Amino acid sequence: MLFRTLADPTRRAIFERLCRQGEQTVGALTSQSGVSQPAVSKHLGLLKQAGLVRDRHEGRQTHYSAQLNALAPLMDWTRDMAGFWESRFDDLEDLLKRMDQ
Amino acid sequence: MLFRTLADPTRRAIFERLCRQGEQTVGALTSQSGVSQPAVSKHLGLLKQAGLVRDRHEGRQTHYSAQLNALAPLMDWTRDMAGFWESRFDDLEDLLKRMDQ
DNA sequence: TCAACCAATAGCCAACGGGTTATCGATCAG
DNA sequence: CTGATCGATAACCCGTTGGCTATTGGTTGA
Repeated sequence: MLFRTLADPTRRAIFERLCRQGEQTVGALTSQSGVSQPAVSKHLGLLKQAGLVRDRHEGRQTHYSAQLNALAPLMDWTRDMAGFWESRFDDLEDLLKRMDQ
Repeated sequence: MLFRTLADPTRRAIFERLCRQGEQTVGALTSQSGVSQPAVSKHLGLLKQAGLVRDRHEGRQTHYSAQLNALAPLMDWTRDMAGFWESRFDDLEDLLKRMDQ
């Protein structure tokens, strides 16, 4: 879900903006996104569904903010992949050691 | 590019398999992918284009292996996002300190 | 109360992406 | 040399997706 959600450039830009500049209204995000307000709302909906953002209603405007801990699975996955790679390297070392005997 | 490339489940599974089990031929990858060989070849092409895999030709078969350092930008991006978040937190702390005086 | 405003939803469309089958080029075995 | 095998490419199909405009539901201010 995370990869898919972050794959779209427009949507990722919105998320990055929320990370860099904190809580923003839909209007503020729209004004710098280059796409229409409904498009932004749709992106925010997907980001929310992925747990990447949180929304807070205040009167007639909605404030969105990045939910950083949602990135944890991403870090875990990357670390896992690196880990697999290294353990395979260890296997190779073991193999070479055994061959050396 | 990385997010987009890793967004598709089939393609990501192929990459994960290469990370876990090291170098594999197209045939071996195909047999466990659930899709046709041309589909696998297409995925491998995209993974290669993203720098995530390397190919090595040996006779009539092609061996693919994960190119782990290609994940660095991903880790960087994640770290950056977390960093922005923390520095905003620092800003808030500064603000509170200044307000406290 | 009513007009204006903000954000979400509905409905539509064009483009893209991932899948397939068919085929081709190259390599190996007999 | 010839037939079989491996993987890449071509051509096509269809579902998904990201964009738009129009509209609706709430909320505010006059």
